[in-house]
Amino acid sequence: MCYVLGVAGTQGAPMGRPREFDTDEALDRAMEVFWRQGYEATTLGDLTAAMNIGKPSLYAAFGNKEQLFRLVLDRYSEGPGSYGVRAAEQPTARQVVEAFLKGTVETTTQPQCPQGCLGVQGALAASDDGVAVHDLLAAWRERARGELELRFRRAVAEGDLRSDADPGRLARYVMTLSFGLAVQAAGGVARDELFKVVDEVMLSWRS
Amino acid sequence: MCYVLGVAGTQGAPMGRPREFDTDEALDRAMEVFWRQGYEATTLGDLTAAMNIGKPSLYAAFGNKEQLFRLVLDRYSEGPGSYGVRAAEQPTARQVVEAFLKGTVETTTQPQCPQGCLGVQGALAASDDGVAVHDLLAAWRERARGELELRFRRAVAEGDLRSDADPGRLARYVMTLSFGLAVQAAGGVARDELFKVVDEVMLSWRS
DNA sequence: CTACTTATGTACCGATTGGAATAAAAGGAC
DNA sequence: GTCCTTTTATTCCAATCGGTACATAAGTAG
Repeated sequence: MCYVLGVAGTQGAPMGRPREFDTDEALDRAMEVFWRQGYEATTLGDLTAAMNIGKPSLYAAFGNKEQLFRLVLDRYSEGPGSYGVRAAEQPTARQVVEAFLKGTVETTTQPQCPQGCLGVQGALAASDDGVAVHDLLAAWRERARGELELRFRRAVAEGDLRSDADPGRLARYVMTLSFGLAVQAAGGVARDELFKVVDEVMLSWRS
Repeated sequence: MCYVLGVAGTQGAPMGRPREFDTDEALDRAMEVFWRQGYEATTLGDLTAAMNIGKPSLYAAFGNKEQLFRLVLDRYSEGPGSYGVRAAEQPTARQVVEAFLKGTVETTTQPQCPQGCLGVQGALAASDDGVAVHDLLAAWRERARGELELRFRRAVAEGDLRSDADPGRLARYVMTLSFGLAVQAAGGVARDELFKVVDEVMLSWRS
């Protein structure tokens, strides 16, 4: 129905003039800008300059600024933000937590990417123009917490988390740490400083 | 030297036409807007409308948008953000941590104020226009961490924190939690959910 | 070839941006 | 009363905002 990513027709090349840029690469460029500047502080000029396309091409391929951000967020989830699902694959709750927090530090302090987390700093505060994206990111963060809670429920069932543990509360505790690490990374705190926080957490982890 | 807040002259009323608005009240109005929308997403029109003054009055009294933000941040530190120094007055490190985190939750979920923390969401991401404020807030956050570290050093000296504890690392751990709580508050997470996180922290606190 | 479809660059839209110029207004000093 | 200082509201500024109209270019379908 909606070939927003330039999917070809039923056979061979699509009709009309072919797109002169790669949509995925353009999304990566847009991601870098939104990630570094946030949604509202990013202008269409910033985007078209980074993506190296004109405004009509941007609107034809991605809709508008807000829809572009949604596509960027999806791509972020499957790219830089994918450490969460990988961490959940660890065998025990303790290993999940350590992998998740270390993944947070690594991703939010990657030298070749903006510091911090797109899902946190993309629109933490917003005017009326940005409230839709603000709410989108709040839901994105809560979704991550929910999946971590599910993983902790499994850990209780599997016995590597005490039966009196509260998976929901533990998940919120770990997400609190992850968001806090992202805030400090956005402020330029060094990677090894943040890894020390993870060490402290694991020392006090009661499992 | 700089009577930015309308301080009177050496005796009696200052010369010239008297200011028709209260600067502190105007700063409170500006604080609410910056707090809710962030620095870059806030326009001069938003500010003058909330402060109920004209643009020339704003510039005459506060300089420009960035200087106004600096004054607002100072006022925030002495107002809503003052729970930090109060928490540091608690007798033991454990009580300091609990008071600090509970103060964070209370302040960032105050119903009559914007949700979250001005020092976190004021400019977590920024374009070139906002990088000065971004750096200002990063320094503001690091300063808070430094003061918490000092308090933990005192706790080690006083014996209510183990002598092998790392005050710097502990301070960063607690600040990580505070920032993470602020992020979730900004996203609309309910106050009691965040208090549960504080409970979890205090259960695992090793002192 | 012609017809059709899609993407592109240029130019443009009204609205808004942060900020300044200007003159009138409101007070004290004398 | 006349000066002088400061604040005020109105007006204006060039630049930029997100978004669009339009003509042209580049491809497929027949």
